[in-house]
Amino acid sequence: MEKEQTASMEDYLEAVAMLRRRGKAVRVKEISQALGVKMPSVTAALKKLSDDGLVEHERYGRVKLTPAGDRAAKSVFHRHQVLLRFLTQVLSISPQIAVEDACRMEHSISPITLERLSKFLEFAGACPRERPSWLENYKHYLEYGQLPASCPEKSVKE
Amino acid sequence: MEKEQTASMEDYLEAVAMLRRRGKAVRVKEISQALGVKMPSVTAALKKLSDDGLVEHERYGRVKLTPAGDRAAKSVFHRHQVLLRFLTQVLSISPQIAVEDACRMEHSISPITLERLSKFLEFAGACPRERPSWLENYKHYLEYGQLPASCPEKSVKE
DNA sequence: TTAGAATGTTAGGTCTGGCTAACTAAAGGT
DNA sequence: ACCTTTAGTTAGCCAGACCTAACATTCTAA
Repeated sequence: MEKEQTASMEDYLEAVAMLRRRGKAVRVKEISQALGVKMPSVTAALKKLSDDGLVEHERYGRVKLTPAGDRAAKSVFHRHQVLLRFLTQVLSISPQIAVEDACRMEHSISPITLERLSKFLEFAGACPRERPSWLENYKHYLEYGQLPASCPEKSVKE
Repeated sequence: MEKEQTASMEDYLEAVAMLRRRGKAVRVKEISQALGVKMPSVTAALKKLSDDGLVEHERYGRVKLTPAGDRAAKSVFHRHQVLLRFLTQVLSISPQIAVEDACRMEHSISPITLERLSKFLEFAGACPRERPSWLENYKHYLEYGQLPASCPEKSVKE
């Protein structure tokens, strides 16, 4: 079992993975800018992650994720993405706010809740799109504060 | 504007409010048991909250929330409840897990997201309950891994 | 090829939020 | 009334995660 990381360490792992994905050479400076912390904080974090076998980092050199580090980073990223999709696609929250919330909540969501949220998104995507679906009804409700006319008050037998 | 509290301080405030609501005299011991920390940690936290004007606590005495402390505690509690309802009622997560998640996420959810989640619950409660509603369809999907027969694949024109 | 700029590290400090050990106050039973 | 138990406090320690200041290395461009 991979060792549990703190929210902070998860942020560092995620940042390294992100920077890699963008092709940039992963340097201390970049990480520090990405996370809004000073370089010495990054150095300290990398030492810790290195001790835990999650990154490779030689003095003054580039930063690389180990396979374990990569798995850990992917896990954080996945949580981030699921939350982000839920916040934007279902709750209709603006991308800026959604990203901020995802960044904070990605560290406290449990695997079970994550899985359910994911299933919920699948369901929302799979269930009827045609005509005002329940999701569209929700958006109407958000905007006008009341249920849309198309939202059946009484059942429509079958 | 009330001063922003840390997750930890919010937990103390919430615990005090909870104990009060249950009629129990709010003592250091109780708080410590409720939060799973040792008594000296509680004493320290109460000193800080007292400095911030959120609780009243005289040496060896009972603990009381000030009006500001009460507002802060209510805010945390409200976040907790909205999350809890969403997790249990919409995502169908078991109460135990849902409580744990709510306890962690209540500290990182933004006011906007909270508000949307709340609206979502209102909507889910208001929109058609008769016949398999979209929420019931979701539960079916959770259980059987596929959309229920009653989930229209094609639109039903009006 | 070498000096200066840019980048990175080390040392040491702060703040938060836990802990244990040792002390003090309050409560309660006989 | 007093002596023990229980509750609460104080003091002091530790770890995480940040910071600044000072020092070291690497890169780059004249």
